[in-house]
This record gives sequence, structure tokens and C-alpha cells, in this order.
Amino acid sequence: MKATTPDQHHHTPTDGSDSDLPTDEDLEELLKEVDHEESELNRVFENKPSENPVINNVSLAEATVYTQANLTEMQELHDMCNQVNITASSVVSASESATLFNVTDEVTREMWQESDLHPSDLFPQSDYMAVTAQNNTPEAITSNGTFEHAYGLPPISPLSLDFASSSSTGRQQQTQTSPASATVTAVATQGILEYEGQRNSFSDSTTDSSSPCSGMSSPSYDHESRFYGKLLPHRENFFDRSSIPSSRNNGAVATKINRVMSSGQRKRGRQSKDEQLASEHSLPVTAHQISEMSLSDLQNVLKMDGLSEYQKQLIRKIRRRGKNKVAARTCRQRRTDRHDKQTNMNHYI
DNA sequence: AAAAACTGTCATGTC
DNA sequence: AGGACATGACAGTTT
Repeated sequence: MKATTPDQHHHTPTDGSDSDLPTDEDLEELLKEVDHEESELNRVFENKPSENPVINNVSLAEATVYTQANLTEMQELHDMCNQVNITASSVVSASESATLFNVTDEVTREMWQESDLHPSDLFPQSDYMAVTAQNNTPEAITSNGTFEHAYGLPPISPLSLDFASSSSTGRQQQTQTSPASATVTAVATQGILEYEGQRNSFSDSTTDSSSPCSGMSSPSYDHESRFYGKLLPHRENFFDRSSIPSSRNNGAVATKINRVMSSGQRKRGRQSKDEQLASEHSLPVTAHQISEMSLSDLQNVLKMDGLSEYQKQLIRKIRRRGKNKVAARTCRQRRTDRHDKQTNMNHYI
């Protein structure tokens, strides 16, 4: 058997021949060798099972620890899976092909939608976010925001966003026209609502794009709300997840998702007051967008007609706090890294 | 209930 | 001057 598709990313032999492949006899001999007390493997580890780094009595699933590093690998795998998806689906049944990476069936999409885990949590660089933005502006709008926000929001073009319209949640929608004749449609809303709405817009390919939040009931956030200034309670209590199928064809996927979910950190800390302020003062962009948009985009927003001086000052303050929030995070991370490094150095002295 | 850990905010300084 | 960034300190939130 010869490999006919040379691909350096896959460890398939490209120049091997049948004679290079181990035969059944070879494998049997190898097993005997490994099983023997004086095996070469045991000699390598000096017959010290307790120090033997090779652990083979753990299932792969149990041994899997989801870290940033291997999630990056998963992203690459995901990309690869997508590339070969057509081929794979032609030889694997639909239920078998429903992996974590190429889930395309309806049930699995529902699971993604209803679980804490958003695909962008696993693949932050992927453009899964089916934001129903309609760019009506003649200007090219770019966003160079980074994916660092506490609530995991992806960078969003600050202008001409139309998160649209779920009036049942009490959102305000504004349409303004900038001096550059750019029609700006944005929803001034509270961050946490926006967060939920966007996360759940992942599977919008099957839903009405004008209503990305249709089908979900979001709590109303206002000053009277007990959630004002606080984080959401545990999702599993907050949303009824009993409808999530766990023992169907996608049980393995559900297990994997739950594993990643439980290993991930919950969002902690206080809920930003700036989303609330942005909503209260009818700013045309959200606090997150304000802090993440480019300086030129910010200038465009500040140039908008109809913005009071107070609103402009508020936008500047929100941006400063948003930037500082990220800076504080990185500062702490550096401090922790320094501390860890120092601790390690002391350990080896 | 108390403590530790985490996180947002403010003030201040520097570039 | 204004913005971005870094950092210490404080306080609210979560575990």
C-alpha cells in the first residue's frame, strides 16, 4: 500500500513500501518483548513503575486535559476535519461522523446552542459568529479588536450592527446617520444580554436572521433586577437544560462538551457597569464595542449627530475603563508569571 | 461565616 | 493634549 496523497501535516508515509510495514509476527514479537520484565522499555525506565511516565491504564477520554495548548491543536484538527469532511462523510455514517469538530446535524447544533460551551470558546479564531450584521455603510468597517473580553465576545464591527429586534427583551434600537452618510443601526443593550444573544446566534443558519435570539428567553435586566451589577447565576440553574439530549447518537459529543465545560473557568468578577451605562444613556454602540473598536472608528462614533457632550464623555470613560480592564488582566498575568518563574528558580537553587 | 482567589475600577505615572 | 498602557490599591464577587 502506498500513500498517494503526500501531506506533510499527516504522518502518512510518503516514500515507504509494504516491506517497511510491520507484519503481524513483528507486532506479536514486540508485544512479548514489552510484556517481559526485562523488556527494553522497562530497562529504559529502570524498572521503576512509580516513576514510569508511561501510563496506559487510563482511557484516552479520561486522560484528556483541555488546555489552551491542546485546544489550539483542536482548532487545527477542526480545520483539517473540515477540509476532509466531504471525503469522510462519504465513508462514515452520519451518526459516526458527528464529532466535536464537524457537528452539523440539528441535534448537535442544539446542544452547542444550549450548552455553556460556545464553539468560539474552543476555536476562538474561528468565524463562527453568525452575527446578523448588515453593513449598509459605504465605508469599509474594520475591527481589530482582540478576543480578550471577560465575556468572551468576539471582535465585532462597531458600526452598522443590527443585532436586531427582539423587542420582547426590552432592548432599544437606534438608527442614526453619521456625517459620512453611514447608516448606523445598533442596539444599545446591556452587555450580558448581548452576550447571551450573540452566543446563541451560533446556529443562526437555520433561524430567522432578523431574530437571532428567537426561541430563547432572556431575563430582563434593569436597575430593579436582582441581576443588576451581578453575574448570571449558574447557567444550569438558570436555563432548563433538561431537554438536552444526552443519550442519543451524540452522547459522546455531549460527554466531551460537558468535560470541556466543567474544565473551563466560569466568568467571575463583577458585571461591568459600563454596559448598563451605555444602555441607559442610549449610546449607539455597546461598551464592549467602544473599548474594542479602533481609534478611527471611535472618532466616527464621537462625530455622530445627536450625541450630547455627556454621551461623548461617557464613551471616552467607557473606553478608558475597558482598556484598563484588559490592561489590569495582562498586568496580573505578568505578575503571576513572574512569581511562578521566581518560584521555579528558587526551587532549583 | 470566613478566607482566599478572582475581577473591575480608580488613581497615578510614563510613553 | 489626548490616548494607550502599566501598576498599586481598593472593593465587590465567587469559590
